[in-house]
Amino acid sequence: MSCGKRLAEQLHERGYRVTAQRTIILETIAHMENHISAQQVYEGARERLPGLNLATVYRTVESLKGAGMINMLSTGGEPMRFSLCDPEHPHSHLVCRECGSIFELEAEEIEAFARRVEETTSFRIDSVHLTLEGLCQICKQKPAAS
Amino acid sequence: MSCGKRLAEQLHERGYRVTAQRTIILETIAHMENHISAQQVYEGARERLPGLNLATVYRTVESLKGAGMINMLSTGGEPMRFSLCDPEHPHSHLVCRECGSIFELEAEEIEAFARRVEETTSFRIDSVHLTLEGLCQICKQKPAAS
DNA sequence: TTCGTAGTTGCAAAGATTTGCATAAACTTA
DNA sequence: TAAGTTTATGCAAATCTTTGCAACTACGAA
Ligand SMILES: [Mn+2]
Ligand SMILES: [Mn+2]
Ligand SMILES: [Zn+2]
Ligand SMILES: [Zn+2]
Repeated sequence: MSCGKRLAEQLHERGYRVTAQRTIILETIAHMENHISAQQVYEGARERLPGLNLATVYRTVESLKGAGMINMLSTGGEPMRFSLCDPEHPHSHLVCRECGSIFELEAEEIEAFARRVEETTSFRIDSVHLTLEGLCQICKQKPAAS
Repeated sequence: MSCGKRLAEQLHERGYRVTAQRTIILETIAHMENHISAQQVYEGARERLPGLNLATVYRTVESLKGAGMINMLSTGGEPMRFSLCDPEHPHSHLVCRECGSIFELEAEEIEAFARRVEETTSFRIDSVHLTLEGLCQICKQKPAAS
């Protein structure tokens, strides 16, 4: 079965209607290597669906997030970006507040933490795709700017 | 020494210029019990500084964040909100994706995690004011919506 | 297959946040 | 205290994101 078809099926299984917009937006995000912005999703998807509207992209990524099929990444300042949620490679991100560089953090690093939070709070944590801010190895050696 | 004066002094110590806008915006945030939006900061601060511009509020909260004097809280959908960073009460937040309710998570819960991340990555994590999404105790019992 | 209904979309307008630029104010130095 | 230098502010415009509403479409029931 094709990649797009399998994704559409998952969408259906989770109770979401399968529309051309959702299918194509999902495939557009899936075929990108990195996290991409709404504008980039829009440009990519519009090639296959010319009438597509940017508002639909925003509403769709919201739905896809709800379906647990994509991750969102918001790095300070820059617009929100999206990526396919790959259960094979759960991870979070470290973003350097100085130079903007991004590092991945494997899921094991945060799993124990998430489980403990669930125990002590009876809150169910979403399969976490955290973004932690801070300073990378290089930037933390320089003096602070104002 | 007055609360506002002490805050202004801190700002100066950290290498930021002390302007009327920064001082009043900082006090406005400090005097609020909860996290408030840029619009609310603007309305509050403008009472004491009528010429204040909303763009200045945005630029100022960015600076105050850089100075480590305020926290930012972004709960899915709603606009960003701000609060005074109180070293006496470090915490993070759990936001329910269904009902929007917010719970606090004491700092001890995440300290060990942050330290471990710092060790394994040589990345310096900002004094963390994390926001974790998930389902609260009540909402996690109901079936999922689409 | 057809129909009815609830959920989606496009469009336009509103709301939220950022940015360029000229002016004004803060801090440094003399 | 009086420049001179650097940074912050106001304003307007740009960019990013959300929303109301009427038309459209997916999909379960008949
Ligand atoms: Mn990611
Ligand atoms: Mn808080
Ligand atoms: Zn860096
Ligand atoms: Zn809830």
